[in-house]
Amino acid sequence: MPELPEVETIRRYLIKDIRDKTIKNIDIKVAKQFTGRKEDVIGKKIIDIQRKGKILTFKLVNSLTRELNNFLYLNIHLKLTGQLVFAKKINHKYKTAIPHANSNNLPAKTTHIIIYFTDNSVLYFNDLRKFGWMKITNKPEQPKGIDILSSDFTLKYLTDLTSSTSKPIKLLLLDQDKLAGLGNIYDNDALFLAKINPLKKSNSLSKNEQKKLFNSIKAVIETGLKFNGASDESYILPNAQSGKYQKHFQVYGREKLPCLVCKTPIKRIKHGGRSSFYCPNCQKI
DNA sequence: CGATTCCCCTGATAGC
DNA sequence: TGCTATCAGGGGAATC
Repeated sequence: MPELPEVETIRRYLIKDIRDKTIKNIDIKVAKQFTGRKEDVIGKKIIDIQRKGKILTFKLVNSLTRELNNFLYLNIHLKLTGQLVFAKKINHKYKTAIPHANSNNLPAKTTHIIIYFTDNSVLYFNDLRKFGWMKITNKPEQPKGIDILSSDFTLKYLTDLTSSTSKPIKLLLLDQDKLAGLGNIYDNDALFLAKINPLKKSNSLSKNEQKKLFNSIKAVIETGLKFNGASDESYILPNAQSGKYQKHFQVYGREKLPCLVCKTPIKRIKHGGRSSFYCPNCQKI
């Protein structure tokens, strides 16, 4: 599932592929996943790709008149199974089979939106479960929370945040309007590294735990980036290659497997409608 | 305000 | 074999 490291990896690759390209046409096969009038962005040039939390934003400007004060934004959320895959031309053959496409070619059954550029290159938006979306806006669509890679994410910000509520720390960290970027994978792994139980009340963390949590959140995000994200189910890079962080999961997806530190079997519980993975020995309340 | 539940969707898996 | 029920999961909406 694309979280901050996955979306940022996509951004870093895609910027090299499509910066300064002009949109020739958009083929929308699943209407509910596209909000806005595609006519508004046809003929517009992509001058930058931004990201906050898990939302990617293409910054667009009219390529002919260069109205530099009049930008449009194409925002993208990949949710659980979204993919953005670039091709220099149609019928491009990728080196490996694309998850859920069952082929080395695109478009696939799961290709729901296709963006064509004027140089005949293509961007495919695939999404098995159809939860993802694209949306045209006049200003970037962004979560309210501080982005983890931002310099505004400080130890003080985290301590103020955790002190503000008694809800379980695991759920607080998933709230994109508080802290932007963590999903289930990196949330679970960060709490493991900090040796904090996911059910622990946020405002009961000690000073030391707050500091460990701050460092652990930054560490898991950096590690995720280093391995180009986790190709656990659907996620792939814009060149259709896999990320590698799934080989370095601490607790996520490791139910009943031995804890990497003490060998105690990892436990899986459900709360807030999500699975939490933790070591009952290393992460006591 | 917070907490809970439902919903969107589809492939995988379990049970009959 | 093949049908049906259940589940995962980000985030928005509705409800209490």
